[in-house]
Amino acid sequence: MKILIVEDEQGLRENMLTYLSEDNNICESCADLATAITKLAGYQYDFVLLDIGLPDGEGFEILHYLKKEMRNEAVIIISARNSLDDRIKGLNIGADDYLVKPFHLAELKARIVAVFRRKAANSNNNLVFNEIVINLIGRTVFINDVEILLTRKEYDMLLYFIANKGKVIAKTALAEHLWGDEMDMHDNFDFIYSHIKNLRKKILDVTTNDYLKSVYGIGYKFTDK
Amino acid sequence: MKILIVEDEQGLRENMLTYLSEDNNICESCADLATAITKLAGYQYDFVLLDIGLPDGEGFEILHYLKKEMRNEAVIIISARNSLDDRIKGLNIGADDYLVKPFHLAELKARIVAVFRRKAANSNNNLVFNEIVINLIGRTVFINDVEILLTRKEYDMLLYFIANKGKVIAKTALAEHLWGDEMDMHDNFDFIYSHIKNLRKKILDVTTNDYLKSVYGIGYKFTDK
DNA sequence: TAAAAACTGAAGAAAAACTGAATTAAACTT
DNA sequence: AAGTTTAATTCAGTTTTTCTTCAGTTTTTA
Repeated sequence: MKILIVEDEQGLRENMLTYLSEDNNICESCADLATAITKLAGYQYDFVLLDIGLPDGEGFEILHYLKKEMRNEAVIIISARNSLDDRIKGLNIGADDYLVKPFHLAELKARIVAVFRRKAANSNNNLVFNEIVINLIGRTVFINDVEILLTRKEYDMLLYFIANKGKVIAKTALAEHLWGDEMDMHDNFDFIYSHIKNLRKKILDVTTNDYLKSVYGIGYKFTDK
Repeated sequence: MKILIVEDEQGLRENMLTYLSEDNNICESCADLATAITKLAGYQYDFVLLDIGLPDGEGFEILHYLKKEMRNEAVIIISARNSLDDRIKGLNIGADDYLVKPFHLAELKARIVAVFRRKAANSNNNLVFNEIVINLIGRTVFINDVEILLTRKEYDMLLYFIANKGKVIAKTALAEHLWGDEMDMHDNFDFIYSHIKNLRKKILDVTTNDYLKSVYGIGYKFTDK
């Protein structure tokens, strides 16, 4: 995991860095708000360990920043203050846990694991439609418990269809989704036809359900009705 | 710490006892299986240093005993150089590390500290995936009871794959994990290909299982399916 | 039933992945 | 510190996989 440690006490900071790095985490650290924001702006971390009392401001600002940017780093607040107010404030702004100094590094580690588990458990990794199960993490597709192997375009297509199940998807919209808007295809949908054909074949190899319907003149509709 | 030394070579046993006692450890020692079991039944230790070849049986029996009783003593196996199988077997049964004779007492001490740290952090010292056993402290990898020697990058890669088994790992993510974010590789994945090739070869030299799958256009997936 | 749209299989083009060997860099030795 | 060994990276050529194009066919609808 990629962890950012924001802590101004040098000794503690270095201890955390060393200790967590031993666990195959990639750790970075800094001692103030400004550097932390710079680092966060430049990179996506998994975890932020955040001291509240920093030389150039309160760690809460980082929580606000992360919230505003809709980032999903997990945050554990580390604070010398055990005041209930701080705790509530931090958790309200979006921290995942709160640790009061002094603490054992082993406990920090345990908290990190716990928070990470919780995060992972709460995010739904499967997209299900009838007998079709798409595992987003494994990037696998199972139909009737049989895995079907899809190319990138086919996979993206299926995902898009299932995310919009029951809706009519215009070929232009599909093209835009798969290739971005830089693709000019003036009247030529041959490549869509081609990928649709291949996707259909792979689906029909393992089910009799004809999910992928054509809508003449417009596009496609993914439905079981 | 309370340490039990199980070793039948008198000289080595006494050396360990003396050396480790200097560090404020409370040490006891014995030379055979039966005495060891008696001692363990009567007292809770922190550490067991375990020779495998004992006059009245194999040290493995102690590992089984500890496992059955759900004890949580940390165990470091001390084995003779030629018994490679013993080492792997030990790690599988639940030893936390192993040490090959002859060794420096300083190294033994270092291993004890390392094992203890990780135990305190409530983490397992071995990562096991099917016939693959990784000992995180010794940084060693065994597949089908054969040790495979990996370079740093290969080891880090394998660890990352196994920690994320079943998930698709994007090449970009892999690069970030191995080199941090300071690495800019705009379109050039040559070094990844290179390391992947070498890692694959080493794995396939000792197993027929093709664990490391390519996911065209994205990256890799480590899986046994 | 004619025109437009959609489909198909196959082939060519392009992209991505792989490989062995050469080069460069890093890590040990003495 | 120089030399040796080992590992990491780069490179150029090859193979594999996917994407796109094309020409001919079928389906749809007006």
